[in-house]
Order: sequence, then structure tokens, then C-alpha cells
Amino acid sequence: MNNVFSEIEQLISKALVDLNIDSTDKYIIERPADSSNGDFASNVAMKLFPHAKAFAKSPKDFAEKIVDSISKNLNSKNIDKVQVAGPGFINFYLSKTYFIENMYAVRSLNGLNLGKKKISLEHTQINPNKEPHIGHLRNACIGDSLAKILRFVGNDVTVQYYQNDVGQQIASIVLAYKKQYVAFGKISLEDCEEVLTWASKAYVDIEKRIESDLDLKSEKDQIQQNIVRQNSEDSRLAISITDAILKATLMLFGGMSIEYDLVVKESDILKNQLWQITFDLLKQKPEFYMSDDGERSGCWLVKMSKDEDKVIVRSNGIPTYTGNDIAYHLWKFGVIKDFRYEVLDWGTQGKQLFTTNTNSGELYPNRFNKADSIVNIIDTTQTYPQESVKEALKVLGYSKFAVNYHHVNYGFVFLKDSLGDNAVVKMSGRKGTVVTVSSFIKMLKVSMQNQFGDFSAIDEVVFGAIKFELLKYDTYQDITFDISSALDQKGFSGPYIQYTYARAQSLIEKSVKVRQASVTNSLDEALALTPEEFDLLKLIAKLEDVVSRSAFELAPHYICKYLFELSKSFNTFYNSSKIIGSDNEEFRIGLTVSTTSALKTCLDLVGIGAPHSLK
RNA sequence: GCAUCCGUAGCUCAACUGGAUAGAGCGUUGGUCUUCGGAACCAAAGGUUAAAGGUUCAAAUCCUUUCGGGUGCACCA
Repeated sequence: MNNVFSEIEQLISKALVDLNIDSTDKYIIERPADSSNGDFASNVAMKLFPHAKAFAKSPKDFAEKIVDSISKNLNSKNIDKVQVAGPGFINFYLSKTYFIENMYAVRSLNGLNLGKKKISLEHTQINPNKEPHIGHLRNACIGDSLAKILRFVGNDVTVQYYQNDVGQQIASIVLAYKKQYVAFGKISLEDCEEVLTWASKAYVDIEKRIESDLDLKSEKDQIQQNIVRQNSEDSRLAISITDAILKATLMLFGGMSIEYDLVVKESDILKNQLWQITFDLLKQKPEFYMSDDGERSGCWLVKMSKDEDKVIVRSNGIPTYTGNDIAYHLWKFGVIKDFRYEVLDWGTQGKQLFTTNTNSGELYPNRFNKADSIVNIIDTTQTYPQESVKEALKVLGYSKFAVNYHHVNYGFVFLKDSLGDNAVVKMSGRKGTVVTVSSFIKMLKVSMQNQFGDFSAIDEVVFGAIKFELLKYDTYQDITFDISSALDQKGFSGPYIQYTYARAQSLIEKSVKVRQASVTNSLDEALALTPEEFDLLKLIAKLEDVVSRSAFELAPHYICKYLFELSKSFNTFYNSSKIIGSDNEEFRIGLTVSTTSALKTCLDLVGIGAPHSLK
């Protein structure tokens, strides 16, 4: 596709040179919200006016002079006209030729060339002691979508799931298993889904008991020591239980087409001595110190520039989660030695999945580590520990890496049930205010069956609805999940877009004039476009901008918004004109084909299916 | 208490990082369909962007203060 953006950029900078304006002040070229203000606009005259006071009375006057200069050089098939408007904006109007060429180009668009980085992207990382709820799913959806977006724009992305299998919660679960307060019953450790259900209950139960029972507490501490030291009955039990829970979790997400490349186990960071190496490196730095008095006596801490110093090693010698996380990130950047790996052949996903295995795995040099850039999808409550990992990287002299460490800081999912009391609550396992992923899938499916009956693509629509719901907001914001409105999917929603897509596909199948017409013989300059057709054409031309913005800002919601606008615009067009059997059938079907291409591309990027029929 | 984020229509959220008349969905009210998928389309009502000041050609966005909320300040993860 021709790049009209850089063409405009050059026209402006040439005009500035002609006018002898020498300035590095930043001005922007943007797409105005209201297309009557042009297809592109620049605020250059307003931004650089201070440098032009010698010959221009006002920003607007300056803009006129820039436009005069541009017009002298203007000889482009893409740009129709350039105008000054408002307080001094320069508006560029693109030609019909440009839009129609673009309409054909979009069909073969299968990637952009915006980055060639090796990116390590980590998401989901649920502690293996609970059933995933929709807050966790928000994490997974954001991560999955960002991985797809970053790949689409040209990067090499490895998606990692970090499995915390040595923490205190694991010790609690092992203790719960041994004590059997919540009976494990006849479940086998092979029945991963049942193990998960049991663990959710048993964990809450055992934590309550530990609070008021010092003997249990010390028993748990002993178990944790055993787990960390490895090769004990407790550590084997911990692995069996956490593996079962991990498998159940991966099955759930795999069923929704959320897939990973690698599971990194925290226990392997210990086994592989990565922690020991990291510890030795840290000890050489003055910002890393052992406290010898006060409450934190015997702990190793890292100095934080803006916050309280962070404990990295407990007084009992066991590293904290953050400690292992530092080691993990040094590994990601390729600073310390690599793991060994094996294929994790659990059948939880279509794509091949690997896991770390220190004892019997194989080496895959440079396959999973040595990232240029790191993207971690971690909720906003973890900002402090994330900052301490960054701080440790700086302390170790890797400021360069700290800069390439992106924490996608996503907000809470609160719950509101307008069928109930309308109160907004935080999800909490103990209070029973949790909507698990599997229960919500079931609720939504029943609701759809009641409205539309059964149809073959129903699962794709259910998953699409949930994913869209979780991706359509800015990741940074806390969101309120309203159960009843989430069950009633219309408007700005996944099903609306999938419905539009299916409707368009049905048109294409019915039309007898679906020819893959070449650009030249269909480029009909004289063709009178209806306003609805022209709006849709213009929207299709925004695809690349939207995707690159999403990649740049690590924000999938722009794609959701675009999908909705595209669908709405298509539906408006569909309602305004007859397509099949009209005089313009060939062009209109061509426009429909291009719309489905753009929709499909974007649906792929947010991990939502595009079924051809919802009947 | 300290730190940090947030406060936009009845509700849930946008607003291209300082740009043009602050936009959508839901809900409400009223319309459209011999047109191909009504899970649709069109329209109306709904706003002092929490409040007050400041910065400049321009503020929901930046600064200050006040009010109201979330989160963090564990040898948890």
C-alpha cells in the first residue's frame, strides 16, 4: 500500500525548508475525528508559529503560507486538496483513487513491517491454587491479543506462562492435601479439572485454619522448606498437584484458542541455579545489602529509589518471588545461562508447547531467551514488585534492559450484578464474589441458546463475546463487569461484529459477480460513490493506522473500537443500498469483500473467530 | 499517615497523549423493513468533563488546592 502519511510528512517539511523555518519543535499529523476536516490534518502552523512571527501575523496566516508552498509542489494522485481551517489547521483531503486502490490492497495485507524485535511476552501466570476467574481471563486475553498484534507488525514473539510452583500458596495446598480437611476423596491426581475444583475449596479452608493454628503454620513452613530444597516427598507432591492445576488451566484457555509457547517453572529457576547466579551478581553491588537490625534483620534487600526497599531474600535464606523474578528476567534478556526444555505434550492446545526441565531436558540455544524487549501483562497491584525487578536490573548495570521492560499494567475487574442489588464488588474467593471463567461460559451459552437456539458456531460466538467484553476497554482502567448486560450481547460487542461478518459472507456467497477484479479495470474514476460507500471506504483505509497504534501503545482496545466502527459502517451501507442485483453490484460486492478482509484481520488480532454463518 | 492512580451523559466506557462542535454502547422515547441474515438500520432527549484557580493561540488532558473513590506501602505472590 502506498504510504500517503510519509508523503504528507515530506510535503510539510519541504514547505518549512522553503519558508526558512528551522525548528525541531514537535508537530503532529493526525486523522481528524470529523472527516469533514480532511483525511489528515496537521497542527504544524500552530506549533511553529513562534518561529514565524517575522512574516506571519497569526497561526492561521502562517498556515496559509505553508499551504501556498505545498501547493506549488503538489503533484500527487493521492492528495486532492489542501486547506487551512479553524485556528490554523492544515487539512489534507485524499483522492478517490487512493481509497479505491487501498480497498484492493487491504485484501492481501498479512502483516506490517514496523518492528523486528525479539519479544518475550509473559501473561496469565495464575497461582496454581484457584479456578481462573474473569479477571485472570482479562489478563490472558490482553496478553494473547498483544502477542498477535506484535507478531503482525513484524516482531518475533515468545509467549510465556510463568508457573509459580514453589511459593507459600503451594505449601498451603500440599498441607491441605496431607490433612484432608476438605476431602480429596476418590479423585486421582490425573483428573486435573477435579483437582482444580478441590484446590479452590481446600486452599481457602486451609488458609483460615493456619491463621489461628500455630502448629499448622510451622508445618506449612517446613513443607515450604522441603519444596524449595527439592527431592522430598513434599516437593514431588507439590509438582503433581501444581501440574494438574496447570494442565486444567491450560486446557481451559486452550479451549478458547489462547495458546503459549513456553511454561517456565519457578522450581526450575532454583534447580538450574539461576537464583544462585543472580544472588552472586547482586551481592557485588552496594545497592544490595543484608539488613542487620530491625524487623528485617537477616534479609537481603535492594534499594529502591522512590519506594521502600524491597526484600529479595528472606531471613531463612529462601528468595522471595521477586528474587526469582529477577533471575527470570536476567534469563529472558540472555544475561545468565539458559534452561533445558522438553515438549509439554498434554494436548491442551494446537501449537507445540514447551516447558523448562532442568534434569532431563534438551538445549535449544537462543530459542526462548535473549529477548530485545519484554512485555509483561501483570495487574496493577503488582506495580511495586515489578518496579523492584526493574530497579534490580538497573543496579546490576542493565539500565538498557530496564528501559525495554514493559509492564502492561491492567486494572481490576469488579463485578456488578444488576439482577441483584446493583452493588459493585471486588472479586474475592473467600466472600464467594467470584465469576469463574467456566461458569461464565456456561451462563452465556445458555443465554444465547435461549435467544437464538443452537447453531454450530455457538462456542465461537460465546468466546468471542467474552473476549471482546474484556478487551474493549483501555487495559489500564479498572472495569466493572455487569453480568446481566454481558449476557445481553448487542451493540458494541463481539456478536455484533461476528454477525456483521457472517451477513457479509452470506452476501458474497449469493452474488454472481464475485470476481477478483484487478485494480486497474475496476478503478472507475467516474463511479459515483454514495456517502455510505465512501464512509466505509475511508474506514477501511484506517486499518494500518489502528493496528500500528495498538502495537505502539500495547493497547488492543483500539482494534475493538475499529472493528465496531467498521461493522456499523458496513451495516449502514447494507441498509442504505441494494447490493445484489443492483447496477453497481460488482463494486458493492468488492467493497463487501474488502470489509470482510479488514474484519477478519482485526478479529484475528484480538483472538476472536470469524464464522461464516451464525445460523 | 506516605505513595500512586482515578473521578467524563441515568449506567458501562471512548476521546489519536495539548487540538476543531467531548463521542459510543446500554437504557428511555419515536421511527425504518416487497433489501440480499431484525443479533439490523435511522432519529431525538441526555454534559458547567467532581469543584475552584493557573499555564497558552488552544485544557477532559499539564500545574496548584479542595472534595470523593481505588490500589500499594508483607520475609504474600
